[in-house]
Amino acid sequence: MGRPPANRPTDGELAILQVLWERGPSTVREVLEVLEGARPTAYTTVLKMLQIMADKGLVVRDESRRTHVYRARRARGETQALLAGDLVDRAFDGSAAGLVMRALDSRPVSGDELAEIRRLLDELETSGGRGGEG
Amino acid sequence: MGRPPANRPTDGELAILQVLWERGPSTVREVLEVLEGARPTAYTTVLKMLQIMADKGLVVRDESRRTHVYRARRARGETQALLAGDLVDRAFDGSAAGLVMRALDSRPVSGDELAEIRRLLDELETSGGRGGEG
DNA sequence: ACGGAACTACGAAGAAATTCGTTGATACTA
DNA sequence: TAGTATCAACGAATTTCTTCGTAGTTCCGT
Repeated sequence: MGRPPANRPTDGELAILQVLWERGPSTVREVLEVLEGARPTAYTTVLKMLQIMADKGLVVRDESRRTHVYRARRARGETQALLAGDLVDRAFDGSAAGLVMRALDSRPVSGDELAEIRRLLDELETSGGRGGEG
Repeated sequence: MGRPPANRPTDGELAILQVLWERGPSTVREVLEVLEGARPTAYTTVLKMLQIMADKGLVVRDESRRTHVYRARRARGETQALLAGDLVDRAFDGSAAGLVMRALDSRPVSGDELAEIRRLLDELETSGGRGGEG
């Protein structure tokens, strides 16, 4: 009767994944040290979260040495695409363009980045335009 | 010791907000009828959620008549911008362009929509380019 | 070998989210 | 007016998420 588990990482899990993507495979202590920069945290809190994340399959644990090493199972880009698509479904009625426009509206974007987005748009249009442009 | 409350609507809350944005101010039963289309739900579940959402300020309740009427307090676009910005911060290191590119990558976008995005990019570049394009 | 440091495992505790039954009040209908 | 339907309020039950203390094990230095 409780909450249905969302199939996307929670805020806390995402914060840990960010560390793993940034640093590469890391120990509990290494993750802890990064997280401490933002907020005081107990060692066992990070440990517990990583254990749960391993159960969920969000991270892979290497137990070959006493001090276990965790790594993100999915690449950063893959998870980002999952989160973006999830948000598109939940809040934008399935319209990726809607999310794009809100994102551009809600944060400043540098000229370089705008140019990069244009390049991606060009690619999408030349490489077979997957949408119904008729 | 539990979870720090995220300041964004939960999945369930967002589903209800979608109904309110779509239909305009609605009663519990009207929201229920829409939600039933997706999944069997008890009347009191929707009632309880709307009460909690009213406490949180996500919706406003009109009690002038016996059958209360709820409306979303924030416009759809405002909430969408909040969610997009939130995701940018949590998963894209603050880069809105990063989210934009993943969104474009993760869902098909029609040619019309691509054109619309281009127009928005044009606007952003002409109207002062808020980013550091130096 | 002994003592401390570091590590994992386990479980508890509390907050938030979700679901729904029950209750009591109000409105409608025959 | 009596009975039924509809509604809001309340609280209970359950799950997930988060946090951390305690216990037990392993490693290292002396």
